[in-house]
Amino acid sequence: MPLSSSHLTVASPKPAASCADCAVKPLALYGARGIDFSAEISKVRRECRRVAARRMILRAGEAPQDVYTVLEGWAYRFLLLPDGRRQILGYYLPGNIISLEALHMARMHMSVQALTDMMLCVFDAERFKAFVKDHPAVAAEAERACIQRTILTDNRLMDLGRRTALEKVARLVLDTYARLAHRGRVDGQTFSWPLRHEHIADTLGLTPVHVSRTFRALRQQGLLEIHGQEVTILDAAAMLLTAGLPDDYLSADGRHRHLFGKSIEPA
Amino acid sequence: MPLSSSHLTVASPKPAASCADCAVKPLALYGARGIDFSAEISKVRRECRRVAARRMILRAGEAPQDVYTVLEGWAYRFLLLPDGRRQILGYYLPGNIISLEALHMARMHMSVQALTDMMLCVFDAERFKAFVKDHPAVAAEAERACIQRTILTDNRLMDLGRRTALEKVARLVLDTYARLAHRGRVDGQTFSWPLRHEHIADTLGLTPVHVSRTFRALRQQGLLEIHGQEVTILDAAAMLLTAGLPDDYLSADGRHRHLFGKSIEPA
DNA sequence: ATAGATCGTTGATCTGGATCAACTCGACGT
DNA sequence: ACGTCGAGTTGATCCAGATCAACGATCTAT
Repeated sequence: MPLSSSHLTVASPKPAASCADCAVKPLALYGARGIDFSAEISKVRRECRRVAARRMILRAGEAPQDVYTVLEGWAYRFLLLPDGRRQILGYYLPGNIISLEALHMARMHMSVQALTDMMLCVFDAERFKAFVKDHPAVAAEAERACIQRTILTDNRLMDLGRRTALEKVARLVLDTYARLAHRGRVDGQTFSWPLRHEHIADTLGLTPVHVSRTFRALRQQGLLEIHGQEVTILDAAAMLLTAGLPDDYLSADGRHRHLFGKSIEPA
Repeated sequence: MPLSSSHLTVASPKPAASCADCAVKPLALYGARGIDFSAEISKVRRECRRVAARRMILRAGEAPQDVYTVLEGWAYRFLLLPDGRRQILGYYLPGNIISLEALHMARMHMSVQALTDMMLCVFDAERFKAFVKDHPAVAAEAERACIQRTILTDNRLMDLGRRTALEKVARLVLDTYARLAHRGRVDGQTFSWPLRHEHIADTLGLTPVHVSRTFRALRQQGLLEIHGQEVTILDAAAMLLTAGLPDDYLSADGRHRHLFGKSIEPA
């Protein structure tokens, strides 16, 4: 079976006719947690844009013109040093908002690039800002999204500063699994994995060579399996142990409960 | 001269009678960027609390009861692993707000500890949340604060993932200098430095031993000088070069311009 | 003053992960 | 069918920073 026909990989989604039917609405700022401003946001929406893998979406230093919601595909945000060193800061999955910082910052401090082919819902930054300003519930969701991202980044700091290569890689795999599972995008223990070793290395402060060796260790111990662009977790318990994560991390809301607190309701 | 009498170290500030006279008001959420809700926030304020160095201010997993504004002294936020590994995520200086996440999260994902003796302005978390909810301009400031912290954390990720020990230490010194200078708390090139090597190590993913060696290198090359709890930058140009920072980083708003974009006005 | 603690320093040695280099395997285009 | 190019793998070697250990300096408590 060719990879492109797998339901785990990026297909060619038909954009919803209106935001009310949007597949990622429950994950977005304007449709999460019981609120629903899909009618209003429909008017702010500019277009539905297809972006090819490897295309730059935002460049550090530029003033962002647009705000995006990811409908399909993966992107990543990163910083670059003059000598070419790169640090990947995080990944955007369907439902995530790109360029939240446009709400307050005149210029981007980081760059964003498409990892896979993507489908983006595009909003005009100015009109999106006005929309958020007029809807305090949405503004609150934006701040919540910012704080949640902070929590993810704080955990990544712990990864980079104080964890071994094996722990880091195991955590990245499990964290990705949990994020995809939350979106209904895993098939049993198997899920899409479009990251090349270079991305993983630049995310975790390693080299591609060492990422290769680390995956070999996980494979040889029977913890996981990689075929093409898909990963299968063979021994979840051992993976969790290796990653130093709690037993319930992969359960329905285990990751959310673990990272963001016991309650997923507003504090 | 005993250290405790230096104007760079923590003295015994007299709390302002009202928030309108508060020394850090221009840095706080309710008094920044032209807005001034000092009259309203006065009613939310609970007390002015003295906290001794090393005291825990917030513990990971707990539900925060208070929100704080730092009036005086340093604190730091960190994550702990069961085996004792620690990652310091960042530092709070006068004017910074502690426990922003209380606005949206039921429980803290990190711990906060006083580094020096401190003076904190204490607000009841519930009443502070209500205050923010009633004042959209303050809510916008809160989100701005969250995004700015994200930018700092993103840069720290680059430090941990892709920079050498020498670069990391030089950057931490210069960044601290710039933050203190912004608060008028530097004396020429000299400023207060209450961090022990263990803190620096846990911030930058190093060991105390290697921090010691790295400072020796900076000292031997004549870039800086350390006496007791104070650091003096002797060769700012060489420090900036070592840190890979732009020439204007230490000028009035250079750091702010560099990190947060060309304009410090709302985007 | 004295005895512990706590921290920083320095040297010796070790190691996790980097670097360098060769090779394999597909995917693609022609 | 064939060459090419990008990506992963593997082995050999190297090195930045960790670890281990000894020693001093400062501070505190008694």
